[in-house]
Amino acid sequence: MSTITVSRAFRWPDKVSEDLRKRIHQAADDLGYVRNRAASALASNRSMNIAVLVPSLSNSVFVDTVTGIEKVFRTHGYQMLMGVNHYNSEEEEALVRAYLAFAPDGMLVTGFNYREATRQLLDQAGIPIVHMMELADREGAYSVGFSQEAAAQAMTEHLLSKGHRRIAFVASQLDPRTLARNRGYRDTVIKAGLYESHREVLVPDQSSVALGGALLRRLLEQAPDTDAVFFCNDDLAQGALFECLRRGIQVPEQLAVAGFNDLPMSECTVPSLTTIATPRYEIGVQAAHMLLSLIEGQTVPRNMIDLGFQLRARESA
Amino acid sequence: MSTITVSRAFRWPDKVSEDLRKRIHQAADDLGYVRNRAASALASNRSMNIAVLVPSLSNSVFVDTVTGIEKVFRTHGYQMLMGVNHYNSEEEEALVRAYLAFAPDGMLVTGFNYREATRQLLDQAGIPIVHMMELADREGAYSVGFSQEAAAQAMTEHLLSKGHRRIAFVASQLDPRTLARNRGYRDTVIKAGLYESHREVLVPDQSSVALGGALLRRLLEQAPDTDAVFFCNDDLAQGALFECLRRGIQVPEQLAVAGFNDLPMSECTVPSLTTIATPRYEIGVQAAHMLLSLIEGQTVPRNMIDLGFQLRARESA
DNA sequence: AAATGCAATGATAGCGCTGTCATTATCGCT
DNA sequence: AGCGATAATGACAGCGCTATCATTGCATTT
Repeated sequence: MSTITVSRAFRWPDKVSEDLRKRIHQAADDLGYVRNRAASALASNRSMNIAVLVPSLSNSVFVDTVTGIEKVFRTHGYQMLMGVNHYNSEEEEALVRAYLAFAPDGMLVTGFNYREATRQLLDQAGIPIVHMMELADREGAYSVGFSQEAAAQAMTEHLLSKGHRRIAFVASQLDPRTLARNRGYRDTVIKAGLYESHREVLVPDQSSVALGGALLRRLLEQAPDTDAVFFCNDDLAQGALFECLRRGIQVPEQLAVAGFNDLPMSECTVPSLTTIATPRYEIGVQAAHMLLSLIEGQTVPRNMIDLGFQLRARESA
Repeated sequence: MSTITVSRAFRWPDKVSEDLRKRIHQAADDLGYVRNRAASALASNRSMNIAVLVPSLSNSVFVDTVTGIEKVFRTHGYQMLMGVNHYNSEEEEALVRAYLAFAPDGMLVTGFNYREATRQLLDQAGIPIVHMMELADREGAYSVGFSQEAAAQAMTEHLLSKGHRRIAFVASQLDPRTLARNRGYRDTVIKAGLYESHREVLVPDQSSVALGGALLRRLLEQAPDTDAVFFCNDDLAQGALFECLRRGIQVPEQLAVAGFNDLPMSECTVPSLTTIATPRYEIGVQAAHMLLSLIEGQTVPRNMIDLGFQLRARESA
């Protein structure tokens, strides 16, 4: 029983006779033997690692995406290495560098807004990269996501259709996806001839429920006659709902409130939150599948997959 | 310039003359060279990986813990491999097996309730293990956390001190920490001569805000005269607050509500939520430090670190 | 000038696997 | 019986690093 046979017994069980295979597994169990991935990676030139870069885990949106990714890769024997860049392109570059040392077979990154140097690192690595969340129909760029702008546009149009005319937009974090939502909002109100710059509140701070309340206060100071607010995410919107409760503002009669993402909680708030349901789990699943295909050298039917979004019209608007 | 010198230039920069070091780094940049961790791990017998096992990431408690862990290990050159076991000891064992193949230098696990077979695997691996969240003052077992029972007891006593006499306990998930909280509650109400079994609602379902509302409904059906509810976590409690809003139940006048964990949002709810603040981030940091010491072969002053908890008395109770 | 110590650099082997090619055993067919 | 095809197993080199020990160069001491 040579070492190579043991290796085969683990990697291609049906290439080894049943008798031998059993004995090998028995022995492995008795000895507590575990295959060493480092050695395996070195010899085979396939690390079976894939690196995943997300901006944050506090934001449960990315937790969902990562869950989808994990599910796919786990069943294919790949190990996911997850890095959090805190919405910071410098940290992102450090992560890419760190993960390249694992010789990943592919990489999944959030968005397209990395530095030029990061792009070069990724290029040099010569491994397939799939982008998540945003879309870009560029030659050689793979992406799975949905149009942030179209989603924001749909929500703004929904608010318009409900008769609101003084619609505000409130955002924090200001990452590229947030800014795309801002554009979707702005384009739509401009087209309707209703754009007023003092109804936009944009701050770079990290999103939180508490911040939602604070930003609503600020908005109502600078634009007290606002009749609807579109928040760039559900966390802020939920904070605003609480602030309304506190101040006795009737939602949606006095002020309509809308969010973005459809967090599980948004269905239970009082009033329930009108929002955009985003296919974040499915993005993870599809991006992982696309990456798998690329790793195996297959060509993929489309290099861009738009998974769309859904407007959830609830009580708050 | 031999290969070993290049290796040294990266690992022990001051063992190489400045001139040579600069040339090496320059060349590495030009060529896009990245050290291969697999080879490094194989040769040095130190993977610089540490495995971290948590039950869930949807629960932001563990996201905080992982953030603390990451922060420590990142600055020490270790890579964190994170696995999610979904509160399932079978999955946990699979994860341990999978991560052992990375030859981690140490492991951080949540709680003590793993299977016997898992324990054997960990033993055989011969690497230091630090347990998080719960405490156990056993020989050779390392843990960083706080007493779940004491915390639940403190909350129950708080509710008693506020004059409540018909105090209910509602929990889902039923992992060992939840059950410990249940014991803390039960012991305290028994001691006060106020235990009534129909005021306990325990379900195995995954926690969520929506479930909190549903469980409150169930509780009020089977024990309508309840005057205070202690939920095993803030998610459930928040759902209950919404349910109260919906049904016009005055909190805390008609019904006091308490949670556990002090999620960021709990400060902003209406009314704000009385809860237990848990040192989850700090648990991550301290557990990581303890593991680092053990990996470096140092002895640690205490094999159990109790980081305590804080009662946050707010409006809801 | 010789001896000593230390810093800087190099040569070599081997970590635990797997790619590749070689060998042996087994079976069905003419 | 002889042949070829296929399945099962093995030998061996080498993946990219680092542990270890050896060597060189140079400053300091006697």
